[in-house]
Amino acid sequence: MSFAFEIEKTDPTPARRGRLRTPHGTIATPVFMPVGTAAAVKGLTQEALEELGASLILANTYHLYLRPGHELIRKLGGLHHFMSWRGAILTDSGGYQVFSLSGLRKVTEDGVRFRSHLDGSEHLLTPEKAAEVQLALGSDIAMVLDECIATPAPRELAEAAVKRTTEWAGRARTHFLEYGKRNGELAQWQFAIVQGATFPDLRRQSARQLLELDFPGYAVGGLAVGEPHAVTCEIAGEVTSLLPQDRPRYLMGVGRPEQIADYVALGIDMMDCVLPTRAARHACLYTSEGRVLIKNARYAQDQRPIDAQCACSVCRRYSRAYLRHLFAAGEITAAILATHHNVHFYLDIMRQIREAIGFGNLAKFSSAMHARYAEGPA
RNA sequence: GGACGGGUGGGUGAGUGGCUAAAACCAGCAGACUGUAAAUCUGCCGCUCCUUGCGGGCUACGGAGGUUCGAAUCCUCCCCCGUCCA
Repeated sequence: MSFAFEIEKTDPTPARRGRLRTPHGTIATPVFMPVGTAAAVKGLTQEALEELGASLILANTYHLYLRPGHELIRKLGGLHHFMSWRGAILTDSGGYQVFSLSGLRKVTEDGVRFRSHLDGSEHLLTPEKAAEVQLALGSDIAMVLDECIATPAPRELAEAAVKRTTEWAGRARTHFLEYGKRNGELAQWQFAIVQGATFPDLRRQSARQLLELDFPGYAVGGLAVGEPHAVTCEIAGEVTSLLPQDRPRYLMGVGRPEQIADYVALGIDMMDCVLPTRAARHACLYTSEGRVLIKNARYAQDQRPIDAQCACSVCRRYSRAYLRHLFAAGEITAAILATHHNVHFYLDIMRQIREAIGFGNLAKFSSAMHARYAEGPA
């Protein structure tokens, strides 16, 4: 078995430090996954990701199915080979696009009918299809197709999304296992996704139903989509308390730098978020002192590095003044350097969190981050 | 010397009698961004006053006069700039 999840150390909080073994390397958890939707982490080459120490990245079923097409990627040796990424890959199912492309899709019992955001063509993404696409891509971890809804949501809508997500998870699980076994040993893991909006009882119901299907890992979806951070924590904690200790838990799509330790303290092992990469492209840099909006005039003559505490190659070499200039000039290098720094910052937060687990320092780390980010930039 | 064309807010540049403090874009200033339709989007961008309101006052479309209830827009003269002819 090339997959395994082992817990190395626990904490006074529900936090755990562990290892996730995959055919593409062993991942130290808790782990942050940079988002590379279309088989590219915007602004970073695979060499840069290696330098940064990324062990697991996220790619997207919906986007790669539309372009360049999963069959093409299969033909070219799978996603790892196609994009020349030696580390592990988790593929999202397209469930988030049910939410983000709400104007371009229709959810039915069968699946989701999308109108392509690229050319307007129509596509039906079913739980089975999403599983097949991910098997073709050959990611290490595949996600089931789920129905992600915006919060706050009316209860009836949340109930329907839970029901649908459970049904789809069952279909996806069966199809994934049968389809996978046909090609010899299954070289991928598949995770289920708990839904239920901000209703604790629906979340519990969703978790229980999915646990019966016996997935190797479980995700908490549909959070950080509009509700306050305290609610996100409350719901995520509610769900993790029901999940098996020995399986990885993945909180999807989070979070801000100062929130990450909070999620870890709830027992979360995996997270992904576009924030470090997107904010970087938009000139928002994360530092140990808080956010730096590098386009601000105040940095025009600032010769200091982005973050004096940061060991990344950008902070060792370039000044705030130069970064600001690159953004003002619209140079593509601005996005590249900023992304490099932000991703380093996120991965470094996770390194510090892994260190803190077991020493009882997690809460201290978390409150320090909240304090710095409340105060604003240096 | 002559003939045309043109001078608009930091820039480019719409506007050819009232709905114009004056389009749009750029620059500038500030903000947002959480399983990426995002190198995107939003707000402000003449000065000033206050009871901050789809509020008041002032200044403004090269300059000076004029026509008109009303002018960036029409008329006269002047000053600049461009092209062409001598």
